[in-house]
Amino acid sequence: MKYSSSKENYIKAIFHLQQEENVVSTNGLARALSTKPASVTDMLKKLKTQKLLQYQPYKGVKLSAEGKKLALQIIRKHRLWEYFLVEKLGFGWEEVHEIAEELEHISSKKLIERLDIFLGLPKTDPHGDPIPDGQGRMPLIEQTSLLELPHNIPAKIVSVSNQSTSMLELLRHNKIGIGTKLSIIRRFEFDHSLEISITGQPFITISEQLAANLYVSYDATGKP
Amino acid sequence: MKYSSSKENYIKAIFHLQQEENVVSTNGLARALSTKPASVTDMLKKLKTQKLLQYQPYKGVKLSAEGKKLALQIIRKHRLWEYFLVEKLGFGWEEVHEIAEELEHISSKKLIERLDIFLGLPKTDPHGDPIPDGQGRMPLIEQTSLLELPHNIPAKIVSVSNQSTSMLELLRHNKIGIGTKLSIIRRFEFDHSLEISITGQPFITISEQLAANLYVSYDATGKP
DNA sequence: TATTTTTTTTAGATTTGTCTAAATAAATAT
DNA sequence: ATATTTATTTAGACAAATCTAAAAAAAATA
Ligand SMILES: [Mn+2]
Ligand SMILES: [Mn+2]
Ligand SMILES: [Mn+2]
Ligand SMILES: [Mn+2]
Repeated sequence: MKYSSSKENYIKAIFHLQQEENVVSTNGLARALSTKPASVTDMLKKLKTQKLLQYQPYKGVKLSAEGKKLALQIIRKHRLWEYFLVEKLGFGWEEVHEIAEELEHISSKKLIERLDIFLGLPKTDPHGDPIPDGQGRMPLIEQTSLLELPHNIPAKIVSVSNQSTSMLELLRHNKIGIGTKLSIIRRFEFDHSLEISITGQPFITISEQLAANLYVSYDATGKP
Repeated sequence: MKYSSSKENYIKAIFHLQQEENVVSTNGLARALSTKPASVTDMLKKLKTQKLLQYQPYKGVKLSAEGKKLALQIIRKHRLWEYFLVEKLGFGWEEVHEIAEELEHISSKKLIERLDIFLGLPKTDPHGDPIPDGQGRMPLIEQTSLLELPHNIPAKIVSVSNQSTSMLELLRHNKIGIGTKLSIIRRFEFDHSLEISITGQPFITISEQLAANLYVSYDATGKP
């Protein structure tokens, strides 16, 4: 079955919102898609007849098994294209989301399988997010919030949960990216900001808000 | 300015049809786009208000300077993606047109410039067609006699030197014309006849005399 | 030239995806 | 429990791109 870009965007947005709250609201979806609640209701009815989701008026929406499968295919395409753009074409990791938003709707199945091989079967995209395999299986990546990282323990950034342009701009300014190695020097009581040390650079201080969106992996016994 | 995929397909089709006959007919366009003449008339009116073409009812259509520029941008994208698919992802040259038909509508200008550089600024696509540069200039492709075409190199008939009735009759019988895409499978020593493969048709054998009158273009840029 | 055929346009519908404004249901507060 | 606020759906409209059937113009033929 082939679906319009618009429908695919809905399915993907529902999938992501479902990670937070088990059932997705009309307003939440409208916000995520920058559209109006009335439009969402219209579309949900169409997607329901196509059996991509379960929907009862006023009761919210949940993806069906088929809907989840479709969502994972789109996410796979999105993340593989992002990887291509950064690793092969030299884009910055903050520029690629918008372009991948279009590329993810290219329909050829064979294209994406060959792209995957060409890229060397990457496990994560440039933002550290896992790339589902051809069967829609997501590799598990253990990660903890930077807020929970103990002091003076070397750690490595593995993902960034907020991928807004403004956030990515701030990260770039602070020279923080996926794979950046750092440790926490101290925490300030007043505003909970963190002084951190990035390998080979002077100490900087980042806000609690920023730290909350950074996820790291580390070795509890001392090595990242 | 950004245009829908549908509009871009119209502009591209008009551009190609214009190569043959200076003014393009509603029916011809409908045939090329696998749509109905009534739909073409509707669209031509819209494209006219956008100043992409000159159109007077019953008088056919011609691209404006702006329309031509747009067409060349789309053709550039189409051919660069085809090159990518064949050279980087290992697709066969007969599989890529359909996929490029979608990829050509991805809007990022920066993407296509970086792709061009990544591919090594290729001059022709896998079918031997020239790739317009960023300013919409088409590189001149040297044309050679079919006799001089190396084996297994995709090429396109660009001219026919003998235009006698008998010659054209033979060409029609063999379904060969301007624009026909082919490659040489083998050359027979005995009479120097050529076995050739025409896209989408069974192999045929043609005489040396016929081949001597067919001129082709192909990508001569150093590839094996 | 008159007639017939072909080409093109117009009229009126349809589908998809969106919107605003109004109605209704659900949740919250008094 | 009633009133108010918030969330959601419905009603009706619109733009884009398409279609079929009918009308009109242009071209070809007799
Ligand atoms: Mn998208
Ligand atoms: Mn990403
Ligand atoms: Mn296309
Ligand atoms: Mn081509």
